[in-house]
Amino acid sequence: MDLIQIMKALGDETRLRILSLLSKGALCVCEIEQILSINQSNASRHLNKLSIAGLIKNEKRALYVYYKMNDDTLAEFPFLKDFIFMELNKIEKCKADLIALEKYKSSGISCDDLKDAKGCLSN
Amino acid sequence: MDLIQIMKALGDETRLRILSLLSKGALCVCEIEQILSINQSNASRHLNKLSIAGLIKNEKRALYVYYKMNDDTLAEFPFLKDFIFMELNKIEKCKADLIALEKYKSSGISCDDLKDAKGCLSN
DNA sequence: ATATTATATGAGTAAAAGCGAATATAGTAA
DNA sequence: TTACTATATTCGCTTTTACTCATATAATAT
Repeated sequence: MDLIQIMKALGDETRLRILSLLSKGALCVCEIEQILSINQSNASRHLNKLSIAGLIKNEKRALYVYYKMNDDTLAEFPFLKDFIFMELNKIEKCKADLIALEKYKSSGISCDDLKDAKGCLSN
Repeated sequence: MDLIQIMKALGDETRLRILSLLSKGALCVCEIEQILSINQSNASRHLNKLSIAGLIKNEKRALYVYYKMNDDTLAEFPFLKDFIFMELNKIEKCKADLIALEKYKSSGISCDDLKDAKGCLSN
């Protein structure tokens, strides 16, 4: 993996917010959209950049694509583990996102009914 | 220090090359220019971005401004130490730069005569 | 088969970042 | 003082990046 590309991928606030969420476990695109309040196309593009850099992987299940951290890359560059798991969640914006993530998880809402529950997570 | 700004500052190849040099010790602007073969205005701008992010500090001595790592920030974010001192110098471009740095150091040339020795370091 | 849905991608636009040349600034040296 | 030098900054330009809207794709469901 190209470290320069990795660092470029990490040089964007939205992508850092996505990684912060994924540090807590796999999520599908529609979940990331809702939790971060970004639009679908945007989410998809940022996820693609993170994938190209090798930071995340994805797996398609039915209609949904689940993204998660790429452990191989984390193993190759130990500082990334430290950064993503120890530092990222100290950033204020990421803290707020993680609260929204918890709210989503504890709500029992699944991907399938997310479209009907729009807005319930923002704030 | 704002971690998002730090990561943005790290998302640029030229700035990574500069940090790679500074990981070996303080250098003044004219030395960085010569070793990396970038122009003066460019060097100054990138150094400014790294400074604003808190990654480096500078000290003026006579006409020269010497830049060096900011140890406070490295202490605040330990992953940065690992990244800068362990990973950066594995990047091919940085390896080449570090060879040019060694060549410069062992040449005995100082800042004062750099302008007369232009080009001697490139390649 | 058709309809629906989640995701990816294309096209156009806007914003940001990087660069080179020229100029400004601040310090040194004579 | 004046001349010189290293660095910072401004300007105009180019390239890159991020964003939105619309469309395409692929899978599911009926």
